[in-house]
Amino acid sequence: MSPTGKNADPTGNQVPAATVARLPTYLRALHLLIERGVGTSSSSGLAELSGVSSAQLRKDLSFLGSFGTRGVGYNVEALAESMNRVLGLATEHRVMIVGMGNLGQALADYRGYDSRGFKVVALLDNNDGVIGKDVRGIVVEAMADIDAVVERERVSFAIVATPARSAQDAVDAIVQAGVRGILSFAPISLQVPDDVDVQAVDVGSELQILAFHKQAREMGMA
Amino acid sequence: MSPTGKNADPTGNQVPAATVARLPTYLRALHLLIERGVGTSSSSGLAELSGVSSAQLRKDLSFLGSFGTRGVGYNVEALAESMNRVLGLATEHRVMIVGMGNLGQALADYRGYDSRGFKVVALLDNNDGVIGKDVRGIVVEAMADIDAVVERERVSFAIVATPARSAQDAVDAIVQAGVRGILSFAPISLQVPDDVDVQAVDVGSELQILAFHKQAREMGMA
DNA sequence: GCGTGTGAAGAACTTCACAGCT
DNA sequence: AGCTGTGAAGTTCTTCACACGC
Repeated sequence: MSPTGKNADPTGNQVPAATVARLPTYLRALHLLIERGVGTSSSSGLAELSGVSSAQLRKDLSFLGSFGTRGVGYNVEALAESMNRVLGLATEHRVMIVGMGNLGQALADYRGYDSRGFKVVALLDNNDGVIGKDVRGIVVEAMADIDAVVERERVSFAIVATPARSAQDAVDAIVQAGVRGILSFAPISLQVPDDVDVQAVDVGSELQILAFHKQAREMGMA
Repeated sequence: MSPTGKNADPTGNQVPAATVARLPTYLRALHLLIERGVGTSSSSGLAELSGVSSAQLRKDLSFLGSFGTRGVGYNVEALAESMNRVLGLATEHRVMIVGMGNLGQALADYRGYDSRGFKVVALLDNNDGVIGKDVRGIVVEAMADIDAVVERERVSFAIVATPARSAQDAVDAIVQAGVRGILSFAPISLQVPDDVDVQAVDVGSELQILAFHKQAREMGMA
């Protein structure tokens, strides 16, 4: 999960991968509380909003530091800010989307990047029918120019939204261009060097997991 | 992860959640091998394609039954078929997409459902500007009609692609209509009854995990 | 008194290593 | 001889339960 096998937090300690995966959820819950004007929350309140146990939440936070006040709870804003720092969101991260089909365009249109620390700075495709097109103020460029684009825009992360058959080639080019974090929506297992970090999302796989659970439910009843 | 906390396989045993999450990956690898005309594969060959260790793959398969031949390996087609059965993909599952914004339309356009056992049979939205529109041969219907749609189309699963603010309402309606498996793309934690199964995908959260790893990498080097 | 922070216990998952079948 | 299937060992993750500080 981690490229190095080590997840160092700002104090140099190790953070379990399972904990890292939950941090964004906690941050979402905190933003919700801020919106609602809640100033303080207990671990159980925050945990319920996040869908985990209060013990789990406290243990997770303990890997990052000590943020609460005994007998009181957590200062919502202060915790959100600490968590931002831990997640490395203090500075904006620059994202490139590769593959401008339906999904790529939908991802380019997504409104949620800014509020969560990301900015889409480049769009790439290898299809002449799309290259040059303007999508939400960004002109789609050619895959062939990827090295120049990554350098010019100082891209940190790439989102892969190509068809399955071209995804591995796209990833090879992305890695070659120096990007070390990839979010892939392509329904294949990608091969990357050890120092590159891949998060994969596959709609078909998620549905198949639902199908398994449904079947388990139905058999459990028989 | 599982609604009941128990994952019964066809023989009545328990399958760990972590194993269930990997089964779709194995199935993808098997389809790749079938395409390539490979008839037999060892656990290590299949594992490499799937990005896991051979011991992991053998252990995972052992929860489902005994599919290989010692000294030889696995018959690719037979294993794919067994896995289809285990995952409950023998019959086609009927899917409804709720929320026809950019993402919903991109998901409706996605070509990968059929080959993986799913069929999109209904599209819903609560915006008059979209209701009645034809998307790939399916007319978008009103959220208000959800109960009738679920019954008429015998919907098994719902994909939620609404904005965050309306996602919980959409999920409540989906559950009320009798659907027990939900794949959500909304960036919020959803509250559902215990017997409803939710798989959640959040682009922002995935990017934040990448950001954490990047930060850990950079601090680890200092 | 109250809720956090945390060692310790327990559960789940992964890896090891080899017996057993072909 | 070779590769699967699997108990056992090892690791990671979760839950428990209580000491600690407000």
